[in-house]
Amino acid sequence: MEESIGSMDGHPQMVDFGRMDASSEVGEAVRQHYLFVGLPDVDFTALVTQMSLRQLDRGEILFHRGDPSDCFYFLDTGLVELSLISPTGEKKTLEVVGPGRTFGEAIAFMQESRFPVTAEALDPSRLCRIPTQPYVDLIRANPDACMRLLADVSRHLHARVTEIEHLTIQNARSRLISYLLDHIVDQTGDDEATVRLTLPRHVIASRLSITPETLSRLLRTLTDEGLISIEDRIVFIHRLADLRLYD
Amino acid sequence: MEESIGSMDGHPQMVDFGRMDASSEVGEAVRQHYLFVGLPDVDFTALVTQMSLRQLDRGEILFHRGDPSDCFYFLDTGLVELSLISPTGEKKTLEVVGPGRTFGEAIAFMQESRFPVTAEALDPSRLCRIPTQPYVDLIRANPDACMRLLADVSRHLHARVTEIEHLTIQNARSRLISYLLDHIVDQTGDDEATVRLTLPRHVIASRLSITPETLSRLLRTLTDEGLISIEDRIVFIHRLADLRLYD
DNA sequence: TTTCCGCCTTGATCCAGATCAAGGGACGAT
DNA sequence: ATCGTCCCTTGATCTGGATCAAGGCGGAAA
Repeated sequence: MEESIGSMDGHPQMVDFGRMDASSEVGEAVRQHYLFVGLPDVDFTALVTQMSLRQLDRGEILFHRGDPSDCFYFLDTGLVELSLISPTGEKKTLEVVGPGRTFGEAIAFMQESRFPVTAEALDPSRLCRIPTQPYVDLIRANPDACMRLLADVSRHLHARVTEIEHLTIQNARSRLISYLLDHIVDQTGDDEATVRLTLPRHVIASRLSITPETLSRLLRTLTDEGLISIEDRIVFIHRLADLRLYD
Repeated sequence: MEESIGSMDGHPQMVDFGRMDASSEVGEAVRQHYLFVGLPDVDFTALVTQMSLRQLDRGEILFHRGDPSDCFYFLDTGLVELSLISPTGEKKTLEVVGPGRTFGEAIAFMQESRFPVTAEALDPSRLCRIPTQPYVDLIRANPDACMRLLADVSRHLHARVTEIEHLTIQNARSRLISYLLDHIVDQTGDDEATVRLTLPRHVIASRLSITPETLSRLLRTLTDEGLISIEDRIVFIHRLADLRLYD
């Protein structure tokens, strides 16, 4: 929960590199995103003039839960954590967003909307800030884009329902197993697979709503049972079928 | 988890009263709903011909989690519970829907969509079944309606995020207090209020992700502390400010 | 009336996961 | 090298809420 040392002035360490350019590298990347891919060139070009670039250091907060939201973000490079933070400081990670994804768009369409989560950079990150209103004005005239946005928000909703299911009718062990199965990078052979733990352990723990200690113990248990083995950040699943029995 | 005795034939006890009428009582009620109020008369009238009425007995299941979803529902009278049910039979109530509300619309806009929850009638209920595709075709041509729908789904999403917050960074006592505060019907005086527990205790418990035993004990604790008193289904809050301290 | 059953309460016990406490190892700064 | 300082693991203990078990009560059926 620390602040990076240095610039503590007012609205803090965020560097705003000002206006964007549709032909810039980031502009191209945003253009590919499914929330924009359906827009006519003229509209997109006009929209880009409203966007701005932001650079975040590791540990910097982009916005807090409850802040008024008049924009959403496209993450170009880096890693951003979306979390809930209690008055007493405990944190629950809802999601970790990687490059090429947007966040904050799903709740921008309510009157008087506020961010329901806090966004913090886990790594140095480059983002593109997209003001909601101009975007809304465009999609209002673009039924296809509107439908895609609708599907996008529905997908978010569905993910949250699944999360609630995991929290209420699964236990910590099952949640970890689901997490591992969801992050398989390599299905080597019938009953084996590889998972890369790209996030720090404590972030994974928060994502699973457990403590780092419990995560550590659960991984150890699975290892002792011969279901997996671990080398640094790589998990080898040895008995995929057995593991799935608990999902 | 019982089935009502009687008609166990195929797709079960649901009675389909066939096509609807825009000038019927139910038709008028649907018309008022914010998902339809913006539609031109012609469109709505055309849409109504695609709707159908359903009657559910208490305990009947309207759809299960995982069923393909090509429609959503408007509840005219009765009470419908939306829940998650684990393989081992435990149930987590997500929401209880009352008359005048729709459900199932929020996830209908994904390709190959399935209901993420199970819907069961807690009371005898009359519903209107609205096929998704015709509705989507209409709102595609109606930006205002589309925006309202977007706001609706966003609201659902926001509610689920709040639910996750309650599950992860609040404890059972706080969740109960939040529930009570959310259901105040009468703010009598400065520091007093009344809550009507319209749902059976075990449904409230499931809504709060606790067991009925725990709910009972928590209510007793709050009573012993002089914060509330209970008469049957009415809860009198005596020290509203104190109660809020735990929210 | 009695009997039954669904719904709730209360008590006793249990357990998954949190909390508290104590290292260990990797890595960067001096 | 020698510090810190993260980040992770392991052990010991605690606890919120679940589970198991036993009534109580009110309403509907007989």
